[in-house]
Amino acid sequence: MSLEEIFDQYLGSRIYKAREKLLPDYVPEDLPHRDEQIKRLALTLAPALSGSRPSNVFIYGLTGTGKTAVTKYVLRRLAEKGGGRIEYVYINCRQNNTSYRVLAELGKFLGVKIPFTGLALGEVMKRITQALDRKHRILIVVLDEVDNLVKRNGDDVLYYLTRVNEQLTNTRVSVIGITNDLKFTEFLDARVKSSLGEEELVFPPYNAIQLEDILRRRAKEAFHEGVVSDAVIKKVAAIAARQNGDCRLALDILLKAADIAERERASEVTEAHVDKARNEIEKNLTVDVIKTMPLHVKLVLASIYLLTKEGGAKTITTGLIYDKYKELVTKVGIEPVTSRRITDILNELDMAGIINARVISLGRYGRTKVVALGVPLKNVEEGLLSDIVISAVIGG
DNA sequence: AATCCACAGGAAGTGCTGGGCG
DNA sequence: CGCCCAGCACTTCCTGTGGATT
Repeated sequence: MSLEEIFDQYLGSRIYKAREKLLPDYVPEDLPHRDEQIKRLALTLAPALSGSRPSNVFIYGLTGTGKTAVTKYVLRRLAEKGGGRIEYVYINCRQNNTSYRVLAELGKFLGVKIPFTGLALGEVMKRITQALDRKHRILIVVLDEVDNLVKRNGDDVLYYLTRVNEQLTNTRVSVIGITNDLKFTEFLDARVKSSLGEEELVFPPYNAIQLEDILRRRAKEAFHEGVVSDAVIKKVAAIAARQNGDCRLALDILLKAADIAERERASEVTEAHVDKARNEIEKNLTVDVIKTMPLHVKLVLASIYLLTKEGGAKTITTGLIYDKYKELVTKVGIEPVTSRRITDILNELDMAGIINARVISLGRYGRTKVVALGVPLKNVEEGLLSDIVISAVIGG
């Protein structure tokens, strides 16, 4: 296929009318089945319009339940109404996963020059405080996926943001914390918990019927007529409904399926395309995660991979993994890390969803972790083989 | 009922990187 | 220049523990 042909195919797409409407950062004109949440968030934030500081808000909900979309949607409208007196910053704490980086993002928004390393945290806070007070306004700081930040770095940034108002005369700061960890507040200092939890908002998962409705609306905007059948919509919705009603996933699958259909020059998206899309998404997710892991983590994963492949019915435990790992390390010709570190690495892999690990007691025979791969062996293999060092030791 | 294995996992610290500041 | 800062990957040293076996 020549470049010309590839581009022409997209120009005259038989599938898409507007592909961008399926992309994750697209916020639609209306958000169905989230009326209650929109209303409550709007009510909470509305005092900003009369110049008083709105309550801090805590938003809970699993991934893909519309937390981010609703928040952006409401804030955008609020800022428009506010005519420059109300502003908001959106900071994702997964991408900016340290206290320093979050503050640096905030600084960037305020136009303060903050180097990406080197300064003491207290110094950064001081500069931000000064910059905040330069203007007369209400600033709403949105911290998305804030649990990522707090679990790794503690709640010093939250503590700072909820108390900075005491030092300000012109600006008022409100915080909206978004999290998909429902037990998240356990990690918080009591003072932060009470001031941040002034208002709480829960986003329930979408059910299959709601997902279908959302998909239908979105499909109407994104696709030509007759390209996506109702059966396909139903299938995608059912898959996503099983995954905690994750709407982001639903849209992602639909997009991928349509891309595949386009690539195959099909005239419609079929259920087979959906299956392929689901596999591809799953695979890409794990392969990408594995590719970016540090060497020793990869080696530990490679050990688990080998044990799974050759080990038969035996259960895989920490001790077994450590032995295999040391074997691999010798082949590569580097020094092994301690078993203490292996414990942490196994937890990291568990958190990433690559493996399933749980502690069990074998009575007399000790207490250990039983580990199994949480994703298809094939996907792990593909991820590992992309590393030259690893592929050398597991290849033959 | 007591024992004791094979680890789990907390606390504190090290050495390195990549940057401040005065 | 010397000293300070945060973050990461890792070590050292350590205490804790579920439950099959004695």
